[in-house]
Amino acid sequence: MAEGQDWDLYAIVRSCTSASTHRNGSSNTSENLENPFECLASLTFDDDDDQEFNPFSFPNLAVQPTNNDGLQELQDSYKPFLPSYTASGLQENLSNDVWAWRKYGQKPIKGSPYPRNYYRCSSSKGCAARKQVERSNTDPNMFIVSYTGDHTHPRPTHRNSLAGSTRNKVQQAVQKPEEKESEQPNISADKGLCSSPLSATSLSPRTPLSAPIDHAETAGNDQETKIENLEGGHGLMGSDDDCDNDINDDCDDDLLIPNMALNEDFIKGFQELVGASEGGGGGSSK
DNA sequence: CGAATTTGACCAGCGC
DNA sequence: GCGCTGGTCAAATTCG
Repeated sequence: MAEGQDWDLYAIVRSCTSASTHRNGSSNTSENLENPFECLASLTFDDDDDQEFNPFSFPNLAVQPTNNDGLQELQDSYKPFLPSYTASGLQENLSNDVWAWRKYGQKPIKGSPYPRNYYRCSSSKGCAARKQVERSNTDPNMFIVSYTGDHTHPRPTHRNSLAGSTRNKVQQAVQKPEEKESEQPNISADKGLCSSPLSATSLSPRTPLSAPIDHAETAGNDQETKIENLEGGHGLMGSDDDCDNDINDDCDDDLLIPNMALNEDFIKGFQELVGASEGGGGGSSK
């Protein structure tokens, strides 16, 4: 059901959180968001409506969970990867993908209920950089992102316009919620909304957040895998081919400013969307 | 019209 | 050798 939508929303959330977290490392704008979710502060969704899917009812890791033991457990396990828990400055790693990723395939993976999405860098033709994004089957809120290959072009100074050019799924979702919502992790927050490259994928490939959890460096050299924790978006990121090398340099340059733009208009739109989904008889239909 | 996404088909690697 | 699975291709579709 709300799988796809869920995905999109998460991406958006992450986007926000990453933006905030990022700021920790770099002191840019003045309106810092101490709380990763502050960017959603204007939202008035009830966290309590747990039963039903509420795109904005994601657990706020910054707040102590109240009753869900299972969730508590999960959060505990996440702690080590959360900025506030990382003593070694992992937060500096909050990277973002300034690269523009273009989806070129999606495959259901055996053993996982979630499909794996394949992206390639579209920032430059001939770029061998690739990215695989898949949802963790053990924890739907976690995304495993694998990078393969190197970029054969300079790293964009800011999110590539293309990066955000992925189609605005929100609109689609609103217009035809009955369509593809299930597995397309497309992020709606993209372009119009966040203008951040998060998009498509789900997790969107351009997603900045990713917790270097198990550091699953899958393939030695040019391939690395990261896990993104949507739940708090504390994605500690960093997973650009470059980032990994100059975590403290380039990554810090990647400001998620665009994310800030989504606040009002975007959120309004979202509220409508959510309202439609909930009010519209569980709109999330399908 | 250009660019991105979707999705079925094709191909290669691997295990039996 | 065969079947399974994962990765990529490419035509069709969609959207700005």
